[in-house]
Amino acid sequence: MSERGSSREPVSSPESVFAPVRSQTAFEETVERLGTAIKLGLLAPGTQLPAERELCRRLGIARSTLRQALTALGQSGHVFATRGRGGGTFVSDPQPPAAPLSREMLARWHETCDQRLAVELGVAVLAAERARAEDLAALDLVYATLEAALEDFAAYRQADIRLHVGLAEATRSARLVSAMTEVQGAMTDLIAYIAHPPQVLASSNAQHKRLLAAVRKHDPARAVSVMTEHLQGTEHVLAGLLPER
Amino acid sequence: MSERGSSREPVSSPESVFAPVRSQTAFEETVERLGTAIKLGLLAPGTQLPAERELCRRLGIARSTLRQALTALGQSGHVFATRGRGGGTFVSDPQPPAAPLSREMLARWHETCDQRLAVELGVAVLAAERARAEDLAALDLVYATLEAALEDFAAYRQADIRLHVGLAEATRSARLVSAMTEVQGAMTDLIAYIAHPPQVLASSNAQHKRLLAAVRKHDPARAVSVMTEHLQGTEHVLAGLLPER
DNA sequence: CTCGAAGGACGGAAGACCAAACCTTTTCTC
DNA sequence: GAGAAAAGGTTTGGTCTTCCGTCCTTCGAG
Repeated sequence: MSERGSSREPVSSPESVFAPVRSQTAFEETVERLGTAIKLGLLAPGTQLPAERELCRRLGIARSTLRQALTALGQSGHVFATRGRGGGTFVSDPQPPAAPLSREMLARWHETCDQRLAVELGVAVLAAERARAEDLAALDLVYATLEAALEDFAAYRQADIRLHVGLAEATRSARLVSAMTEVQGAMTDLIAYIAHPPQVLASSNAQHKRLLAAVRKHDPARAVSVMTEHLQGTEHVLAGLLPER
Repeated sequence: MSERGSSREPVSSPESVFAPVRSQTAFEETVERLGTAIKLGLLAPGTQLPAERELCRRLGIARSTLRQALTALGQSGHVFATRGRGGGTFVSDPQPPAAPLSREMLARWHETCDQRLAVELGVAVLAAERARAEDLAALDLVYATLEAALEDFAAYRQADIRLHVGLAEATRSARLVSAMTEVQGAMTDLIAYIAHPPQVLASSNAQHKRLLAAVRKHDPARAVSVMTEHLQGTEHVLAGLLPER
């Protein structure tokens, strides 16, 4: 332990190595996954989930564990179930109001934004490199939805999520898609209660337009710069309304 | 389920929502955390780990669980323990040779690179925005180590990791630091067996120099472009040597 | 030579998860 | 209208992981 390089003191204090390790249970993870997908509109109200016996197979968990998760989502009003043939589990319509922010979320909102920055920038670069015509066509449709929803924040936000997740899917990287949904879920929790006047949405959407143009031209550098600007918008709004650090 | 927006078919097919959910156990997670830290050199050979009774407290797990993990790391030769007063658990020196790549890792190497791209770009931007003088001083030291290690790939790679993790620490985002260590661990597994002649390392290090310059000038855009170029280097090397998709 | 700090070992309790049944409700089909 | 089929609802028992507490063993410092 003596003959190695010059800087003996490592840059990284190994504090983060010994940080608490807490593994979510399968139950928690399932509630999180399905709940986030519902909150983000990936599973629209009225959608029928796969039958329990098939869903637990797909999720790789036992049916009893899945039922715990579905029961929890049912009690919070996100899904409901009907029995008998032709029955099933469905996403509730309307959805229950969002739960208030935990103070833990509030304390860590800055880190959430940092994480989002990383995911969104990576997605912007790779989508600009890899997007195909069919991806762009789908994204154009979502953009049109956004244009039409400038007056309705809830609808706008939902289409906004679809656009960003759609960009992630254009990268064809499953990990980036799941990272994007995760981080969008966290952002939604932060954004939910913040008023967004139509002009703010309009300027946000102008950035979407430029972003799609950059992706269409396969110009990663431009996509990054537009995306950076786009993210700073929401970050400044949050910085004004949430407690500092 | 009928009155909503125009594009009925969601961009995101909810396939990823129903993908398998596999939660690691506390034991597995601990082996992974400590093992990665050791392989990355964050815990240098000869380093003494905290005492078991304190470490399990810090990790938030039971001592018996921690001992399972330490036993596993001991059997693989990464750590060893001595008993009695003044004893403890130490990182082995020398470290055992790296285990061969699992075919699962090989199959997913492309996604690993995508994930790295996102983390590194996010870190580059935020480090350029937030790095302070003390961060830059520490990074300069690591850069000097790199310069001196152009002939020794193992030493170079270790300092390389220190540089990238150091950049992540300059962002002061704990999540980005852990994301960086995780992704560097995965990259190390991929890179381990690939020969890197000194001239490759020299050109890689020239990019490090430009990267640090961009960070020092607080120029996020420049940091992104240099980092992109830097990452493409390794990616091209891997693309030439690993099976496609 | 004794004390204390470290790793090492054991055993029970609690909980998460799984697997495989079986029950109840509803609807479709013949 | 009878029955089959498909869905959610229920029960049971078992396995594995984790936790907690207790005790043992070693060995350096004083």
